[in-house]
Amino acid sequence: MKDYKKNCSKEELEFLESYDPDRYKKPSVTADIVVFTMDEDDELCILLIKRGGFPYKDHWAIPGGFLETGKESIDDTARRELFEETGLKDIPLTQLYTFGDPDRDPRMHVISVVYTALVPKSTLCFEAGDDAKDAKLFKIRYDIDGLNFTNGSEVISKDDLAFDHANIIELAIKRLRNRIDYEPDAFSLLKDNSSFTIYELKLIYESIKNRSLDTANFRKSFMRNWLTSGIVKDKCKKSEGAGRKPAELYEFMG
Amino acid sequence: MKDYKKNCSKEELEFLESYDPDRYKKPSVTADIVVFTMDEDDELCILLIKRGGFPYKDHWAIPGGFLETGKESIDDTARRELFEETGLKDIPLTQLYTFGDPDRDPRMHVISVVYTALVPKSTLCFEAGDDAKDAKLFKIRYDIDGLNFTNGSEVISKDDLAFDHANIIELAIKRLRNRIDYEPDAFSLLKDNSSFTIYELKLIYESIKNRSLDTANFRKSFMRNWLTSGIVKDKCKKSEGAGRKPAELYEFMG
DNA sequence: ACAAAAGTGTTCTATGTACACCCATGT
DNA sequence: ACATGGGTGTACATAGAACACTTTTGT
Repeated sequence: MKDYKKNCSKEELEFLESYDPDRYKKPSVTADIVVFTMDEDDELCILLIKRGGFPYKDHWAIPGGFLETGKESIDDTARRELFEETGLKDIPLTQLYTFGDPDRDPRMHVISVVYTALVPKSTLCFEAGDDAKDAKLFKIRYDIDGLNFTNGSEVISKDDLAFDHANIIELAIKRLRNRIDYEPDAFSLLKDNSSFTIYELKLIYESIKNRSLDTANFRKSFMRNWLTSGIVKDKCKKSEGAGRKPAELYEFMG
Repeated sequence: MKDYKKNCSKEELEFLESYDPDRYKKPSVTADIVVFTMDEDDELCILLIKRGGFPYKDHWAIPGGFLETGKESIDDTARRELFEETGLKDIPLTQLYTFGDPDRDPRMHVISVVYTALVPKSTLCFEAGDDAKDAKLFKIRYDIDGLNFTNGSEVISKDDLAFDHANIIELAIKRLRNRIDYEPDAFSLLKDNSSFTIYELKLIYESIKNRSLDTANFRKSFMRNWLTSGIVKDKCKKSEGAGRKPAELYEFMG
């Protein structure tokens, strides 16, 4: 793809040279990221950033930022912004969906390519960015009005989020809930995926699915899906000093 | 979202008024569409358009075109372009993926939001657009070199396609193959989904999965998945004059 | 009679779900 | 002793794949 111009006719090179990239009015493009984590209470959390400037000043939003046109792919934009706003590096990102209504940003037409990241809480260290006042984790909760987010001190209704980020997050949760059944997503949320017990993994599944699961059945499907395929290995070691029967430890090989 | 400015402070209105939308260099954005059909031979086909201008002049590409910034959503771009290039209207489109490498188009950085459409062949009527010389259906085939496309007269290797369209199409086929198991996609490919036999439906599944299926098992899962849920209804009529035993006719209600 | 599709039945295995039960540990 | 998680086994319903077999049409 990079050396397309090497095999070009003179005529085509001339065309490319004289092509006006601004013949069409262009939209802005951003990459936004829905970052999921598990907190100390084993609840599914999302990372939100308080906007420091207009529009939606002081509203909470998911991290993201503008594409550096011509310099990086949107995948790279997502990686860069995630690092700039949260310090996270080398995190696998999954593309979720692209949102492109003309009025989703009051400034101008913005196309947002949205990604999902799954990270252990320990890797998070927040840094205030240039238009980010504050970054915090919020527990994902449901009540009569549907989705909302809580922090211990504050509760944020989905309607209080900036832009169309409530829709984005709802879609991300749905996708995560579906993916968890056939993709090894849950392992990325473990505190330490090189040494974990089945119970710890079950807590993640329960939090994402928002319902309790049967221990025996969970074990069986764990064995079938991950252990036999080699994605997870038995460490042949037992957990210690947890005030209960020592549990077998496993390691994620993905 | 539309009346965001009504609830704004004076300060914010001023900000929005004086905001320079061009503070960042912007990429171009297109919506491209992978159109699938079944042909007379019950083979899965894709719609390709021969490019009339540079770049990739005379190469085959999937239909698509630039977003009209500020005037339409990307979903609308996809619908509009599909209509302009193929005459198809009111076709449900499914967003597939967004491609955004900076060098996928030699002219400039282009972000392409790609959609998939499933249409019966009868609805297709080609019209030459402004940069579309020719539109044709190609059978999707596989050989030692992988994916290729054939037309009866010409055979096109995936490497002959314009831009990164080979990757796009490969992804679209994979997704279609997965979706067919749990989404009612196949019904959109029937010649007449208000009156079809189980056999006709089976041919579509076989073509997409690229392998033959067991009749008895296919019937059973058809009953379970679609008939009992009411997505498909038994017309209580039999097909006639087909040179074989008359078959029960069904109607898709989706 | 024959080809081709229409349609029924059985068997085996894998999976999902429900549930009863025992084991080991620290407090 | 007991709460908490660790771990095993049984039972039932359903889904998927393999396969054998009958029926109805036009040619």
